[in-house]
Amino acid sequence: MGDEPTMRDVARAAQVSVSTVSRVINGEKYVGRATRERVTEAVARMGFQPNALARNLRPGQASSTLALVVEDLSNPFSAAIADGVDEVARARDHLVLLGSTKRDFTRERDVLQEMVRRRVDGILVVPRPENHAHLHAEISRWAPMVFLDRVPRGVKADAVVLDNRGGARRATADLVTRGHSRIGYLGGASSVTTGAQRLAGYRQALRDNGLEPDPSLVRLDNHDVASAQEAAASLLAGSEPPTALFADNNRMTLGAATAVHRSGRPVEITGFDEVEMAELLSLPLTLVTYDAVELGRRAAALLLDRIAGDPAKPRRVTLPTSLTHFGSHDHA
Amino acid sequence: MGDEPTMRDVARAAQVSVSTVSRVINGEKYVGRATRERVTEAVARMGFQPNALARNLRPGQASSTLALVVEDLSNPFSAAIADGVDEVARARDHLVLLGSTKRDFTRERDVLQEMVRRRVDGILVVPRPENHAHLHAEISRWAPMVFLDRVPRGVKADAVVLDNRGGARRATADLVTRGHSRIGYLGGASSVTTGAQRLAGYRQALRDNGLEPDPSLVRLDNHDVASAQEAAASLLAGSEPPTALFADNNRMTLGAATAVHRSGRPVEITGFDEVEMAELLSLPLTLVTYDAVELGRRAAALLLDRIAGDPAKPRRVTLPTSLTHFGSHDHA
DNA sequence: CTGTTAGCGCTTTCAT
DNA sequence: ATGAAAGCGCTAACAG
Repeated sequence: MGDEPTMRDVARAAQVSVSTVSRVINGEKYVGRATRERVTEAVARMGFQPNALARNLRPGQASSTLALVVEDLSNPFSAAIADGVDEVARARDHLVLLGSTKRDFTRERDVLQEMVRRRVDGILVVPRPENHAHLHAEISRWAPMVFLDRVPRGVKADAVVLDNRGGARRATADLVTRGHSRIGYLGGASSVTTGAQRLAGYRQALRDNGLEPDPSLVRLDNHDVASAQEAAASLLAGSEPPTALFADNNRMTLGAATAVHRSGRPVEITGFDEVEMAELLSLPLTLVTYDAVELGRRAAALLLDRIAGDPAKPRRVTLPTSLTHFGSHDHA
Repeated sequence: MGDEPTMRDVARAAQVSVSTVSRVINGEKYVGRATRERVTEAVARMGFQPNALARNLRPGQASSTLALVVEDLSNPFSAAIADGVDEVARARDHLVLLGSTKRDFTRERDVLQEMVRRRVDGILVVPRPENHAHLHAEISRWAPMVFLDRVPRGVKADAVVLDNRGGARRATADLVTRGHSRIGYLGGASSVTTGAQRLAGYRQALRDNGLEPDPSLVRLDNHDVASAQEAAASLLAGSEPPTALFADNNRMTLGAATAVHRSGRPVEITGFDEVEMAELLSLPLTLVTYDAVELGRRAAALLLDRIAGDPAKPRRVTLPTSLTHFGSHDHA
């Protein structure tokens, strides 16, 4: 490194002006057959690669880059989103610049700022719950934004979210239908809107079926598998234990499964989120699943439309969930 | 969008020259207290964000961006790598530009080229097996590269890989120790070097223990779970069926588990790669695991050192694997 | 068809 | 301590 050819070098080598090289590179018409060949040859021989940064310097020029800001790639949910985003970005000739927030609001701020400085064409973000409308206004001045999975309160902007409430409602109703009337609820961070929506769906389903939600069956703010397991165990150890458990998310499901497995009791579990190899698990499980890849795809498509100039007013897309049974259930 | 302030605008507003604004932005010394304040105020008021592309135009200036080229983010292995890369990139103030090859060599070429055009500071790539040394030479002229997981044959470059051979050898030996002498082998694409190394380890372990590898027990080129399952089933249906199965990778393990489960026979399975919730599976399983996140971390660290100018000769880092037992094993 | 001429937004001497 | 001016690599009128 240190001797990379520029367009000038190519021009010199091919005995033409830089404009001509530029024309050839960009496949413009009106370039003489012979000249074009001479340039093409020089480009190939010298291994010239045009500097995209210089090109993008010109105002109005797109950088063909989308920013994707997620919590953490170690999370399968984020990874699936990234996969979907990458898929449509690639199909439309864009690359994805990744940024992770590690659940830190300050970092989200910094990452978004860094994205803007690099002049990405648009920004996809799974926002932190505590987000300020102020920040979004600042950022979206520089590039269109689309929110994924969550929408900061009070912010009107494009967003693609899941039908959390509907999914939880349907899953809970399913449990009731199968004869359960005491259904425990294991939830993650109660401050997160998605969790609140799922809890609301659970409650609604109970009421729909004439059951009064029992607060003592609800355990919130379990942040990892271990605490979820503890919470589940304590629920099962109660005097009037639940006969089924609804788990807020992936980690809650895992904790619940372990606790139920150890208890040796036939407690049914229904959980939100995908679980790998669920069909091979030793206990029956019902899952509220959704297509996280599609979440990424739709959001990216929406963003690209905005970038292309779509003037429609902020759009909110809600993706459906579906209910799947794994293992043997007693169809009483 | 359309009215973003430039440094000139800020300069005008603060009644100073652009050079002064530049100095303030970059926190240089020798700027008058009052002047600095005036500029800072203008920057904040106007919401100015410096254009990183313009800054990077100057030769020798780093873009603080690392390219990461993987097969596909839907693959947990790739996602883990990306997570590790992101972690150390962030710690050293870099962002990650993502590119996926979707197992297509042409796409890999294109993506790498696109990365170079954007003048990334360095490139991390999980190369396609059929890679040409030629391409790598071309690319690495523009930016240092580090290979992950696989090393293109005949290319001497930095790489971080797994101890595939050692891991398979140890796992197979473990099976032998537990009394198995007929061990089936389920492999993915035989053209991939990692697979070849694992197969070599399996064979070596057998020989180490005085057993002659039986070719009829080896089934290669199973590209998905379904074909792995079929292959496993056919192995189990043989006249002298194996009492244990060694699975090349994640998908092979899954296929093997399903086949064994259905056969109802007590065939032990040992597989390469992580499997989520393995501890909850209904059958015993032994896994050769490794830290894919660490793979990403190490590779990124190595690359950043190169970028910083580390002149050492190409380095090859091999990460260890470990053997873990899940479920109940008969410790005969 | 092809070359000349201005910049794009910012950094960096070089003066003052 | 601050400004003027040149230039990074490329594109885009505008001439010929």
